[in-house]
Amino acid sequence: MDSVQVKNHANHPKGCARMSDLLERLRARGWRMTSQRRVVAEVLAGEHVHLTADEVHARAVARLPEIARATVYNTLGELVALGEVVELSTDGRAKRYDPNARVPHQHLVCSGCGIIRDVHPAGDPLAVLPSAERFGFTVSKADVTYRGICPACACA
Amino acid sequence: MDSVQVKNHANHPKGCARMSDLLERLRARGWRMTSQRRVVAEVLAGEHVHLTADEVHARAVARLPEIARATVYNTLGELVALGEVVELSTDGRAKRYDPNARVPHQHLVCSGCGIIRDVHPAGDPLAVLPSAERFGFTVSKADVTYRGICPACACA
DNA sequence: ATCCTACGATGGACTCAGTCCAAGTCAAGA
DNA sequence: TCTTGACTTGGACTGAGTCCATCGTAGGAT
Repeated sequence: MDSVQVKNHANHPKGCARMSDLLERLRARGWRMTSQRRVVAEVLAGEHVHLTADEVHARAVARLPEIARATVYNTLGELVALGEVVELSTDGRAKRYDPNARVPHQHLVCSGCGIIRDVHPAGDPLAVLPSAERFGFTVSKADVTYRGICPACACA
Repeated sequence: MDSVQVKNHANHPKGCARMSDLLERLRARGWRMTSQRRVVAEVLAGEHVHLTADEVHARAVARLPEIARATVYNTLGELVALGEVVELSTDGRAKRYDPNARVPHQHLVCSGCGIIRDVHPAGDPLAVLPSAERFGFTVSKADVTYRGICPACACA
């Protein structure tokens, strides 16, 4: 049923539909639906960019002025635990939150400006790790960060 | 009081040789050789584990009690800039420093205890990113973090 | 519709990792 | 040996995130 997709750069006319899907899933999992949680979820689902917790807080404050920073952190943590959002730390600074958790993908980061793009490598990155290189670990996933220079930074 | 260090596992009987190679290379690049820098380089080269800056500082203090934390940070930063050491942030907490920078490799991290192993996947991880997925970036490298459970944590 | 109460929100203090800076020190070239 | 600027020091500072006592409220029970 996923007719909804996703190649979108900026605009996703189905944003609202996916949003209520998200709230739906959260409610189904026993989430108490508060205005704070709704706002955080909306902020994340509303823009397909990779925001830091403070950026999420700033956007949330614009809609719900009294929301606390701690609440944003709590809610982001819960969304990550539920698998609805992926946490990235591509630069050793603030973590970023990726709302596109349902489609497996990797990230391409510009070493100049830090912009992050979602990318889809060919094949399963796990497959190229020989079992001799697994040291008895049960390996469950591979996070890949491609690094380079984006077109805008290349000109400058 | 620190006669013997670390019994690191087997691998590098050439520890000393490689150490002086390192100091050699650094001197050749115009490094002023201070006792602090020597100690930091020795700490890193002495154990093939992935230490945090504070762990490096603790080990450095054991040999040179008055060394400052800022000096350790400065020196680690310079070693990274010179390409002698690789900086990792696998967990969004403290960065770790990998002295094994001359051999390209990736990392396997235990989600239980956080232990990190160097691993060598087959092939070049860059090769699997189609140019259609590069968005005009000049992509220069791929950092892969494999995640799983180590044998010790699997038992527990 | 109202009550209850456990779950969630608040905000301020706190921790942890890392950076900055003015002043002092010292490696190494002349 | 002298000089000098690169390096070190320690303490203050910042940024990101966590903790916690207290207050508020969503949503089931009545």
